[in-house]
Amino acid sequence: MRIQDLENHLESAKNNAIAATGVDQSVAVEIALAEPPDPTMGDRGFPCFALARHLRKAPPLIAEEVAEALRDGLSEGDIIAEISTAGPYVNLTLDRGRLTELVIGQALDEKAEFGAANVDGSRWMVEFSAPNTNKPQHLGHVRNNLLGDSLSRVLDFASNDVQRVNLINDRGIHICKSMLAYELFGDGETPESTGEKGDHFVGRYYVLFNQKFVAEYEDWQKTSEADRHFESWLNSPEAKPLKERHKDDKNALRNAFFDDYSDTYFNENSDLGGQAREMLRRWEDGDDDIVELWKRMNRWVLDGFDETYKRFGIEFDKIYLESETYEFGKDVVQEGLDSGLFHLRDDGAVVCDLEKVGLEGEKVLLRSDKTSVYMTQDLGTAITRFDEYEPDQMVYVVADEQEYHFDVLFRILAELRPRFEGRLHHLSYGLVELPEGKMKSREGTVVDADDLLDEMVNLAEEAIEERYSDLDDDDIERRAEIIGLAALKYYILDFGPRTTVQFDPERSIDFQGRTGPYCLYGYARIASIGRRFNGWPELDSDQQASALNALGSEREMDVVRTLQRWPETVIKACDQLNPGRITEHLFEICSAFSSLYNDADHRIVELDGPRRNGLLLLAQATQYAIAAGLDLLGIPTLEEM
RNA sequence: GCGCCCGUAGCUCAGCUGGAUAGAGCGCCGGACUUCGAAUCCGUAGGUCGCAGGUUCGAAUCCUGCCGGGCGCGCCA
Repeated sequence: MRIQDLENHLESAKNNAIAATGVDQSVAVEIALAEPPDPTMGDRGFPCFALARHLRKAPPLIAEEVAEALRDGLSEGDIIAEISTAGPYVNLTLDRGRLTELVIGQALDEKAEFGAANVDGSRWMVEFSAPNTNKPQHLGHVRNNLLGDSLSRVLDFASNDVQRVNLINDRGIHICKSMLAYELFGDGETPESTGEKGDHFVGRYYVLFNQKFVAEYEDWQKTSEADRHFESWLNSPEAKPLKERHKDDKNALRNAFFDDYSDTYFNENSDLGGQAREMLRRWEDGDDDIVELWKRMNRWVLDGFDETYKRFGIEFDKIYLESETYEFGKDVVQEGLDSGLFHLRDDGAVVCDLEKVGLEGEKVLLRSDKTSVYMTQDLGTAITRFDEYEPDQMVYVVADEQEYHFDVLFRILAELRPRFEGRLHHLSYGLVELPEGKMKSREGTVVDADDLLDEMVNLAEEAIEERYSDLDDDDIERRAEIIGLAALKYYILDFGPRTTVQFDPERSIDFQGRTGPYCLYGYARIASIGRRFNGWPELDSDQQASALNALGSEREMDVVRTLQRWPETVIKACDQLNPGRITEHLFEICSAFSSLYNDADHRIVELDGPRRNGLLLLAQATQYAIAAGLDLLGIPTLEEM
């Protein structure tokens, strides 16, 4: 019997007992078996309120009746040892020895695979990360990367076939900005010559472009040409709302106008903007020099990304480059045009009337000059991916500001390819904010991914040196890297995806309490127990049974029950696409064992015989579960902290 | 204006297919290291679950309205 079989057994025992009172099975299955508030009340329980309507009796009376039917249904030696009622609730208590044998036996059997589902899985594709190649990755990407990576691990653990894909945005006007700045001001320097990491090197030029552009824009605002634009806007109806708000304060209006006009200036008046757009045109025409420069700079960035991904322990099965996929969608748009789902607008743009997909308004799918937009590309890549891989489920890990985009995308895809319906998911997550508010590149408050990890590792290093003074530098460095990474990953993943993360580097990142290092510590301390007793006991099945049957204290059962729930948690994390379920349960496992470990009555050194062996096996099983949980978060284990 | 999300302890967050006394970490206060690793453990205090209605035997959870915050509604991505 496995844990899942036990849960099924309890479920059908409940359903049969309820059915025995004459109520329909469909009512019975609606009543969930939950855990009573206090474990002394039982292992599982359920309320009988819902039966009152059918039986026209008071719930406590029904509970008695159901409990009786439950008792009658038990076979000789059933793992359900006791059935009790508490008012309208029926509670089941399991035989401690048999439960322990079952749960711990399974953990020892499955080792670091403990909790993995072994059903025939489906095919999943998870797209995450999706960085631009004009600047290094920041805290926002970190959350995306960690969510995508952990989710992929969880899905894989639940025996699905998972393809992790990245879609790198390596083309477009923003890429040309850093290219142009490099061409104008780079003076031939390279990441090698300056000793910078490639993505940071290129990012510096992206920032430089924006600085130069802002300076140019500010100069231009002083010209008479700018005045003319401002005056003509001021006299247009568009200015009316702002005029009212600013009470005709001309300075305020001027600032408001030029704040808003920035994009138009870039496209219509700016010298730098013109050069960047010219560069994009030449890139699209395949101009040798531009393509060469683009390749060089992209290589620098991608090499930098590789380093970052590697340090974070993140890998992809397939990397799509937008430069190769951005025109994919054009045929799809033509197909939709032919089928009448889309239509040609007067100005030459191809649009989809969103009322056809249950929304309002319309969406441009191909510009009037027949170039593609974001939506065009996403239509194309989605269909390409299904044709190539035919995933049963496709998840896009993308920030919540794009919810509408994906809503539209999925609806259009469902029209174009009805078989996709219900298979597309947007794992939408909230932004990461600093205590002082949003990260703003203009104000230099963007938290860089590499810097952040460095900082975490440094803090870990200090913590290690404080505690273990006689370690050599290599050891400190090795441990600090893992501990720092664990702190960061656990911290970020412990938020539910939709929550806006408050990231306080000063206070929030802690190595104590519910944290990655706490879980690592739990693992390492068990490893230490293993060393103390020269390895885990090697017992035949009779000896193992008697060792496990020697357990049964409340503290021991706390650990057993926490492990019992672990496989279900994995399924839940899967269903909800939420690694936070894993961080939560992992902490519960570590915490339950830590309590036992610190308890005077559970000191293994002071015990002997089957009870000592039982505790050692419990420790060993717990260690497997912790290892499994940490791995699902992408955190490697340490035998010593 | 319309749409989506959020509002739970001093702080940061879980819980939201309705079910038993609303949880955790941090912080506060008080305890436990000659004894398996104290990055640990034990205990105390701390909540009108934004507000007001409604549905229900039962609401933090579902519905409606309001208040407060975030995001979206581009031939940007």
